Amino acid sequence: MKDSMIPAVRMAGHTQRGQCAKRMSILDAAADVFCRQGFAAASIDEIAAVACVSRQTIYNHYREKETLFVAVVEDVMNRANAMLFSVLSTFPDSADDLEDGLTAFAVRLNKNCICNHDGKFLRKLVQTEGERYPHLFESWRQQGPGKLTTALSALLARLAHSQALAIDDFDVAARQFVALANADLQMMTLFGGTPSNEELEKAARNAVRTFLKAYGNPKAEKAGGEPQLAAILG
Amino acid sequence: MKDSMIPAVRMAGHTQRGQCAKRMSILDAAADVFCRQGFAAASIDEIAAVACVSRQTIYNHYREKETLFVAVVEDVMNRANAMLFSVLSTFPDSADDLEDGLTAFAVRLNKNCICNHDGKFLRKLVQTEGERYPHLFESWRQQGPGKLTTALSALLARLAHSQALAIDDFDVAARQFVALANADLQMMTLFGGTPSNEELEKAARNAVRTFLKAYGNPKAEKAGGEPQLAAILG
DNA sequence: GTAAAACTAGACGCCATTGTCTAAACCGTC
DNA sequence: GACGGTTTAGACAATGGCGTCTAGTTTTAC
Repeated sequence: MKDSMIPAVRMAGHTQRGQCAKRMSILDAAADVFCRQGFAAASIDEIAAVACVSRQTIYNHYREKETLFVAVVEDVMNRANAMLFSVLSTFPDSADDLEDGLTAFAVRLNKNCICNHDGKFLRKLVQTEGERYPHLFESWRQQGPGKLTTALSALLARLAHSQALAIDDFDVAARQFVALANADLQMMTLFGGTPSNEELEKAARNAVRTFLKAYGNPKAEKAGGEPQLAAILG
Repeated sequence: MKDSMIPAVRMAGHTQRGQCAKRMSILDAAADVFCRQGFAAASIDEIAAVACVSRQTIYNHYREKETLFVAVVEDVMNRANAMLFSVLSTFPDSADDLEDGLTAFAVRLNKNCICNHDGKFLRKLVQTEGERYPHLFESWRQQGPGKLTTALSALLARLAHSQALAIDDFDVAARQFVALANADLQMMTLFGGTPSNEELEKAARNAVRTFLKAYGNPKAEKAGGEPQLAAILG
């Protein structure tokens, strides 16, 4: 009886959300409660209430609290990694409009990967529960933050190869780009705030201006970015 | 009887550690356990065991778990703020040896304020318990991270005034300096690691090089920093 | 040395939570 | 409409932590 409840949706190892409405509802509610309360203080009853589901249903889908927690983290990690991949694919690939292209990219990076709900959730969890579940977040570190810097490093190398940038160490430049993009926002996000669109825009512009002052190829930007752009458009 | 136990050490409102060995031991143990487990999962019994103190003694000094928690946070905050003030006072005040001076400052900032135990503890707590105790961490934000950027902004302005730097927005530059100084280390500290001295040194050097490429006054560094320095010393 | 203050160990009631169990209700399909 | 699978509400024991209390011991001050 009890066993027959589980495999109705065949989840062959890999955690895929969606297939069942109840499962999705539980995952969302659990993410919400775990995020606000942390693992220890979160109660199954509250999760059930938020999910509009009985407690028994949760135990039907997830053997115990820890199983649910792991499923939630993996779900959020998958979403966050997919989003990061998507944002990385919008990195500007030409030297034209470099400042605007990088600025728009920085906005997307902050808005959809770092300052968004999933990003804050994962950073919060890795700090609070990282010691208890080292293997759980290790995969996120490799495929999230780790992949971000290596991918960004390669993308910057491409720009440098086309003479748009003058970079000696691509890994360092990649980390600095991310750090600069967050410079104006990290305190706000640390304290729970969410930046507005104007704040995102201004932070990205400040970051990219400094980044280009440090790494912009002097040969390529003799006349400055904006006049060039105006000349091309006009 | 119970009341008579408390005022043996007259603590007139302000929380000052030290005066009693037991108090100190309790505060240290509680900081350790709260830091590892978080507020909810931390148990008074474990704190008592770590402090080598009976549970009742804790309740004699601190009315309840939350009182103890607040005392711990205030204690750590005071230490961290004092350390930050001390580090800020070592900011280089002359344009000589600017790269080395800024690098050494960045090393101290990371080592003693950001990557150290208290810094990680406070960032961790503000994320996990910030929503529950908004007023508690607000004072830290103002006197810690807030003061860091405003003070750094003023210090950079002083350098700019002496023609050593060319900065348009001092606040932005201050935040960017901190962000760059952390760029190579933030992932490690997020995942619980502690950087070695070599890593601290390298991270600071990378940060300051980029910062000076962006903000170094071209007039003052025509020949580059090191040759100038060598000429002066030689 | 004595008395007050501080500390210890342990027991206790209370409460919240976890995870199980059961009987009843629901829902889609044949 | 019958039936298998799923959900629900609630009861239940077990656990563990908080905060209190008491009785006895150690430390400190005079």
